[in-house]
Formats: sequence, C-alpha cells, structure tokens
Amino acid sequence: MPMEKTFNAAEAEERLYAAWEMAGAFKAGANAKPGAETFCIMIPPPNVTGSLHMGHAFNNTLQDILVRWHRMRGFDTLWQPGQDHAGIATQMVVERELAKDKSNATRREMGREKFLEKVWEWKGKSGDTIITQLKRLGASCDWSRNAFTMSGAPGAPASDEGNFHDAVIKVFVDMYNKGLIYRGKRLVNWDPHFETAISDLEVEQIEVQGHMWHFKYPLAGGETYEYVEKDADGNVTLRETRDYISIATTRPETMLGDGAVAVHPSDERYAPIVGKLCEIPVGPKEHRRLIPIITDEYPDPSFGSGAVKITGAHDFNDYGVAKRGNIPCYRLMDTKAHMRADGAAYAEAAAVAMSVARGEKTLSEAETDALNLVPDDLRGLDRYEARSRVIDQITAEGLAVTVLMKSIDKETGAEHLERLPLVEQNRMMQPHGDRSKVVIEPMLTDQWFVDTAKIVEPALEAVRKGMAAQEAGQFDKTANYTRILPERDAKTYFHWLENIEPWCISRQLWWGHQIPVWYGPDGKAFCGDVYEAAIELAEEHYWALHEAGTLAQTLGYSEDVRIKGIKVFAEEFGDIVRHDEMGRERAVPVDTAHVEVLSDGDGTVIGIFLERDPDVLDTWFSSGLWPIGTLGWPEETEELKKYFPTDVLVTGFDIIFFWVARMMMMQLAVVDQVPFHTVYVHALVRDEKGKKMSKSLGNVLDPLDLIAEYGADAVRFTLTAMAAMGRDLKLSKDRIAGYRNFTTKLWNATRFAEMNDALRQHVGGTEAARKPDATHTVNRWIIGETARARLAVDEALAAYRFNDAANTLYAFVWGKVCDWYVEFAKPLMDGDDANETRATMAWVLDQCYILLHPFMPFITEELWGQTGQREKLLVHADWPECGADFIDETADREMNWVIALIEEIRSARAQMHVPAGLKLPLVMTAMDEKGRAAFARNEPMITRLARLDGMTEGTAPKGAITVPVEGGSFAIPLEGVIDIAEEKARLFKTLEKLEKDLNGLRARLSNPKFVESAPEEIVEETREKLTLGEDEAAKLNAALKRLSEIG
RNA sequence: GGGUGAUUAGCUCAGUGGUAGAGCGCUUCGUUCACAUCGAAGAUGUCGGGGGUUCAAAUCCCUCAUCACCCACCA
Repeated sequence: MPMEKTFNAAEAEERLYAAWEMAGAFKAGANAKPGAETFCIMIPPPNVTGSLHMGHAFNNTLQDILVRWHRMRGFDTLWQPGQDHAGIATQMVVERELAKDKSNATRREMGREKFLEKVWEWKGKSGDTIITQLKRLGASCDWSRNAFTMSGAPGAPASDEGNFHDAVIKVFVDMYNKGLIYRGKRLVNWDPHFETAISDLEVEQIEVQGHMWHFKYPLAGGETYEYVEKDADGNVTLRETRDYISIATTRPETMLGDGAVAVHPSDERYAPIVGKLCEIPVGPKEHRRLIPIITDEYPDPSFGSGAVKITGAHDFNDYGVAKRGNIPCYRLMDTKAHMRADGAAYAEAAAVAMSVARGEKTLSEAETDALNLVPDDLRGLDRYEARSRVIDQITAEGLAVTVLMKSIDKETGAEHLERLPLVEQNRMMQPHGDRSKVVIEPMLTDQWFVDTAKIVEPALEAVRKGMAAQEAGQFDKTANYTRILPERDAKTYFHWLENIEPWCISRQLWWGHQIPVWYGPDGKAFCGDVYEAAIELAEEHYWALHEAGTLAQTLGYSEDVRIKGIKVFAEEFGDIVRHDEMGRERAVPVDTAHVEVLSDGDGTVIGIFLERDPDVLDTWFSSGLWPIGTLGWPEETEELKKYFPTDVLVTGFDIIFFWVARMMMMQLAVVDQVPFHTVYVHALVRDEKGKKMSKSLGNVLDPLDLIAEYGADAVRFTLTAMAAMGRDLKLSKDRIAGYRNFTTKLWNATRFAEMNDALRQHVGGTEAARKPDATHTVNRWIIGETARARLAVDEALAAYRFNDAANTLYAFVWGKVCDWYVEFAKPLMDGDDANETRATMAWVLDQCYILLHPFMPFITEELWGQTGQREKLLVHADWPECGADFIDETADREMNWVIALIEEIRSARAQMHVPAGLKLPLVMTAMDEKGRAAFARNEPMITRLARLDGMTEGTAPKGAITVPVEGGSFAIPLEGVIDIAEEKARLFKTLEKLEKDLNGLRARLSNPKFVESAPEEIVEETREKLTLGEDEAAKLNAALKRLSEIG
C-alpha cells in the first residue's frame, strides 16, 4: 500500500507509544549490551497535582533525547519517573475539591485521618494525569518503576508499591541523632492563608504601594531633651526641645508589640535620651507601656528619623536587634494573622510587660509568648483593620507627626495650609507566599530546622571540584563530584550555598511526612522511626528521672507520690482536636485525655502518654532524597547499586536552590556520594514576546494543544532546536509549524524512495549499520555526509548542546539529503548505478531515522516500520558508528564542485530572467582534467538540475553568460536572449564583491606580522583563498571584456 | 544595594580569536513525475556606543547606555 502523503501524527502517536510500552522498550536495562555502562536520569518529579506545561515539555524532551540516545547506544539505561506529593498544593486542591459540595465536611470537621483518606483517594483518581501527558510527549520513562514521594506512608493504598516514606523518616531520624536537625522557637515566614510556616525560598517579594507613617513616642514622665540636627558641615540646622522621639513605620499595628526603640550608637541627636524610657502611643491611656531607648548598629541614622521601633516577634531585622539587646518579643497575632484574642485582659498583660521593661521581672520565652499585649478593643481583628484603627487612635491623640500641606476647602474652594499627618507613599517590596499570594507575617513559632551550615560544605566542595575538573578538561564522571552546566548556574549555586540560612522544614499541614517525634508530658522530644522506638527512648528517659528521684516533680505530681514503675504509650493519630498556644489545631491521641495514675498498693505506676508532633516535613525535604529514595534506599537494592550515583540531572534554573542544592546536601549527608555527576540547567520557556507564560497573562501555550495541532515530534524538535544553553527560549507557533514542515519533508523523501523502490525491504535492524558498497561519487559523497552528521550529533549531545545537534540534523536531512541527494538520485535511478543508488538511499534514510529518533521519536519509528521488515523497533535500533572512515574526500570535493556549478548556472539564469522551463546549451570554454572528469561523471545530474540542453566544448560565443568554476569556465550562449547591459551589471557586481574580499586577503598577506604570527594553516588557507579568488576574478574580467567588445 | 546575563538581518535567535549564519518574514520566478506543510533565485548587518589588547575582535579586557532575571532590603 503506498504511503500517505503526509504523516498523520494524531493517529500514529498513541499507537506507537502503545507499541513501545507493549515491547517493554523503556524498561530499565532494555536494549542494554552485555556488560554495558549504566546511564540513569531521575525525572524532576512533577507535582501530583500538576498538568503538563511548556516547562515540563521542554525539560522532559531534553531528558528523553539523552535517554533514547543512550539506550540506542546500548547503555544500561534507566529513566526513573515519579511524582512529588506537593504538600501545600495538594492539600489545597483537595480542600477546594471538597468545598465544591457544601454537604462535605471541611478538613477540620473530618479530622486528620479522614482527610488524608480523601487525599489518597484523590491521588488515586487524578494523580496520574501528568503521566498520561508525558506519554503524549513521547517520554520514554520506565513507568513500571513510577515512584511517589509519599509511597509507603500511613494511609497509602495497599496496592501502591514503593516505600519512599521509610527513607524520608530514616533520614530525619539519622539527621536528628547526628544533631543536624533541631527544633526551636524562631522567627519564621508564616503564611496566614495556609496557616503554616514556609521556608525563605517559598517567599516571593512583590512590589506594592506602601505607606510610611511617622509617630511620636513621648518620653516617660514628660521628660524633654534638646534635639539638634546638623548638616554635613556640622552646622546646626534645627534645634528644638522635644518631649518625644519620632518613629517611622510601615506597620503601625505592630507597635503594640514593641519592645524597645533603637537608634544608632553614633547618632548624636538621640544620645541624651539613650537608656531612657518612652511610651508606645497606642492602647488605653492608663495602661500605656513604656519601652527603653537602646542603641544598635541596625538603624540607619540617615533614614527616616534614625530611630526604629523594635518588634522582635514580627520583623526579621527587629528580631535580630531584640536578640542582641535581650529585648522581649511579644507576639501579637494568631495563625490567621488576626490580632490575638487569647490570654489575660490587656490591663493585666500590659502590667506584666511594664515590670519587665522596668527590669523588675524577667519572663521565660514561653511566658513572653503567652502574653497578649493587644488592647481589648483590637483583639480578634484582622491585621489591616487593626492597622487603620491604630493610626486613627494615634492621630486623634495628636501623636502623629504632621506637616503643613496645602488643602482646599471643599465648600468655599479656598486654599489654606493645614497640618496633616505625614504619610509617605513609596513603592516597597513586600513578602508574599508563593502559593497563597497573601502577605507573609513574620511569626515567632516553634519549628524544625535543618542546620544547613553543618551539611553545606561537602555540597560546595563537590561542585567546586567538579567545576575545576570541567575547566581543566579532565572531567571524570565516575569521580565523587558534580559539574553544573552552564557555568553561570554554578555561580548561582555557590552564591546561595555560601550564604545559606537554616532551613525550616516543618509545615503545619496534614498532607506530608509527619515528623517522627513524640513529646512527653514534660515537653521532652523523642525521635524514632516508629512510635515503638520513641517509647523505648521515653522509657529510658523517664526511668532515668525516676532513678534520679525527679520524675514526680518533672511530671507535676506531688512529691510524696511513690513511683514504682512507668508505662509509656503513644498514638500516631487521635480524634480529639485541641488548640495549642498558637490557636492552631493539634490532633491529640484520645488516651491522653485521661492520663491515669495507676496504683498497685505498693506504690504507683505512672502512665505517660507521648503526643506526636502534628507537623509534616517540607515537601523539598523528601524530594531532596529523590535519587536514593526512588532506587529503594535504605535497602541495598540491585538498582541502587547499579544506577546510583545517577548520571545527569536535567532541570530548570528556578529550582537550583529548592531542589538541586538540597539533593546535593542531603545525598552527601546521608550516603556520602553526589547524586549525579552532571547538572544540566536549562532556561525558561517564554511566550513569543519574551514574557513568562502565566495563566493570569493568558499567554500560555499548552503543549498538549500544540501536540494536537502539530504533532509531538514538531513540538519536541522546536524546543530542542531552540535550547541554546542558558538562554531563555521564546516560543512561537510559526517556529513549530516550520519544524512540522521538516517532519513532512522527511516523510516525503521516504515516499520518493518508496516510489523508486529504494527502501530496504527485509533488512534487519543490525543491517542498518553496514556501509553500502558505493562506487558512484554521489553515493560516496552522501555516505560521508551522513557520517559527518552522525559525528556532529554525537559531539553536540555529549556536550549537552541540544540545539547544535538538532540544527545539524535539520541541515543534513533537508539541506543535504533532500535538496541535493534526492535530486541527484533521480537521474541515476534508471542508469547503471540504479541499484547501488537505491541501496545507498535506503541506508541514508535509515541513518536519518536513527539519528533523528531521539528528537522525533514518533515519525521516525513510523517510517522505520513502514520501510522494512525490521528485527527490532527503531527505539532499540543500533546507533550508527559510521565515522571518519566513511568520509571520502575526493567524492566530497567533486560533489562540492558540481553543486557550485549548478548553483552558478541557476543564479545566472535567474538574474538573466531566463524562463524556468527553458533548457539551455552549455559550452565548456576551458577546463582542467579534474574538472572534465567531474563533469563527465555527473553530467546527467548537472544537466537536469541546471536545466541544460547538452554540453559542447568550444569558445564562448557572442552574447553568452559566463560561469566560472574551479579549474575552468563555462559559457551559456544566450544570443538575443540576454540583455548585455544586465549581464555586465551582474558580472560587475560579482566582481566588485570578490575584489573587496581579495583586497582584504591581500592586505592580510602583505602584513609581515600576519605571516609571522598567525598559525601556518591560517596563512596557507588565506593564500589559497587568494589564489582561487584571483583566478575567478580573471575569468570575470575576461568575460566583461568580451561583453564590452560586442556591447 | 549585591549578583548574573543580554544587546548580531524586519522578527526570533545561533555563532567563545581567522573577517558573520539559521529559521520565520519579505521580493521575483516556478503546477520539472517525493514534498506548495514545496522548489529556485534574491535583498537586508558600522555584530548597542566609546576605548584597549592582538597580525587579526561579534568573540578577550575596560567603560558607558539600555533591557532582563535572580538574591537581599530601609524601619
């Protein structure tokens, strides 16, 4: 059955993918040669909530190219797929899903266990959307090994394989035991929408219009001081008596939690009042809090008034000052960033805070945190509502700093000056949650941290070594180091890691790996992989206390309780929801609700109940273990032994910090090995205007739509051809259409072969590699060109220069095979060389399919199947090894000569407006031996492609156009057809251009320094160019002269 | 404020020391038996400005301008 006219991608893709899967073509080790080297890529796991976007398409196309390329070359290849459980994103999706039906219970109503059931249910239903989509792209992952970062966690369906959970928990426990993980009350980025802490990286700075208010903090007891301002020369510009200190703030509502006012130690203006107390000008008048004026390096004397209010619990800079100055940090908000409504009434709390400020009392951290200093009338308000009330109250009291401003009376229209509160408007960067998009509230809470400073060094060292080796050209992929390509991204990596902050890994969510720590009633933490382990630790701990005689006291029993024994219990989940001090929910084991004291006559056995930490781990903590976790660690699996360390990580620059750096740190910390030898960082896919694709801008190109419209091969090839290292990629549909045309071109070249019986029927897969026996120059030439293409593709891919590889193939297939070889083959198809040409063409096309397969897997597999009875699918065909020995320099030179001649003739014809259909005679006016032989061997091709009507030897007749070539000259008589003036113009133009080049060459050669300093080969090349050029110029001059004689 | 990068044909971009290329677009011609999702021919560039190193610079160095991104941040 003859081939269709074009490739029907929509029809073929699904069928072909199914065939690959059916054949197990993507399985780990498929097509591996005996004893082969391994090649392993870990997919950057897409979120389980994800659907394929352009970034995925790009990222996975590049991986697929590397994987298919290695697999065809016989490597023992594994492309490990999987998905990330994506804590916040998934919890959000499921909650939203539940909310769609009002009859559903909310997450809180249903409780932790029930909710997690729902999440698992959702995952089972919708979790593999992206897998289906990756398949449409042609991704050749070993889906039988599909991994999930929550596999093996409690609640996971029994049918699911894998146990990533154990690996995560084991790492946590190990790191905890090594002191690499700690818990502490720190100021963290709090997302009030999701009510969880988030890491620095999950915070996004967004520029917003901000306001800055200026308020007066009166000095205690009405005290006054001489406020003096000086200019740069020390001249006094302002001198006045003040009874206040002026403060600027963008967050007036946090004034309620101020612990001090700070000024720079060198600031003379405030020197007289340092150490004194001032009053926070808000709250009930009779309970105004006094706070000290302190010095710290942080305030910038040249900014604002030079004095800064210090709210340690709600600002990162202030927190630092508070820590240094031992200033209490008063938390003002709850988990929703509403003003606190808990604890004692304001009057009582303020009194306590006052005695602290006066130094009469000190509070523990917990006591300080328990103190609610929000005035009663502001309690429970949203932070922004509280802000505006605070401003109103202060302004009403006359304590806002005012300025004289022109204002217009609305009724009379009269202009007058008025004192108005000073509110500066300025653009400022404000932290937002990257998922919730709400303003982040710095919040003092207990969180778990990875002490990154302790594990960062090996991760830095490994890349330093890798980059050094790369630079020195001595990169060894078996060494325990890693290179990052392009180099620029290594710089980013270094910069971040060299300035790394502790990593907050606890999240107040339910969906995720629950932290394996249990707390005793005395607050003591016990960390173990399972609760039995925690119980063991707890028993040890409490027995020790018991033996020391302090157990009763520690647990709050009266001292005369005689303790005989201890029994420890723990529950992982509970049904009772209790609120902790932050107002957030904690699932509490039901049994702890009634701790029993068991008597047994002789003494007392105390039942001690451990409560598990309700928090889960940051998603990136688990994905940081992706390389070992997917291979079965901590078990010493075959796969782990074989494929780890993996080879290449292909990823976008946006997750260098989130993921790459953490994988490096964690793999090195856990197994002391780098997770991969190479990180290839690619850029972002943008829209055709260079804008980041985003849903809100509506400029998103959906890869699935594009695949439907142009076929997966065209989409893949476009992305690859544009994947210049390190540069953003602006995608346009025109470009994709262009590469779709390329697939059609390949298809039609095959059709030509089919029509000419030039396909290799009944030839096995391995046969494809055999070099065809060719004697004709054309065939020897194209064989060499094919080898060149193969060498260039391999070299480009080895260097991760995907665009070079793609462009090489494009130029080869279209520019060489289709434009020239197929055309040359036409006249040969019914001559003596027909069989040889058919065989060569079949071979060349096979090489095209094979070489293009990693880039365009579908159409090439289809063509492979349609053009022969093959032993193997193309996906497992042997990668060509044709190399330099396939290149025939003689044939090369000859064909280049032929091509140049044809192009010359065509060009001359076009410029002389010779009708395209008109066949012209050719006259050889002069030619050397080589030229004659070349012409003779290729005459049918030249005649056909240049549209000639035979060749004769002789002198150029009058009114002929001249065609100079290397070694001789041709003429085409066009008496009466050509316009002499036009031909002269044509020749003159050519000559002019040539002369310009020649002058440049002559100038270089006449410069003695050039001849002296430039490399021999460059000088020689320049000389050759000059000789050839001068030769041609002579011919052109002669032709011009002839024309002048007749014209 | 710190960092990184970009500036090349009308557009989008390759090009890391040897005298500038591709795709798209544009102009002219063409229903030659693989392909009009095509073919042939063609036009278009002070390689952002200035300075330097070099026999030789789009390429290396300095500087200026503009733009982009990342990180941090002024209460």
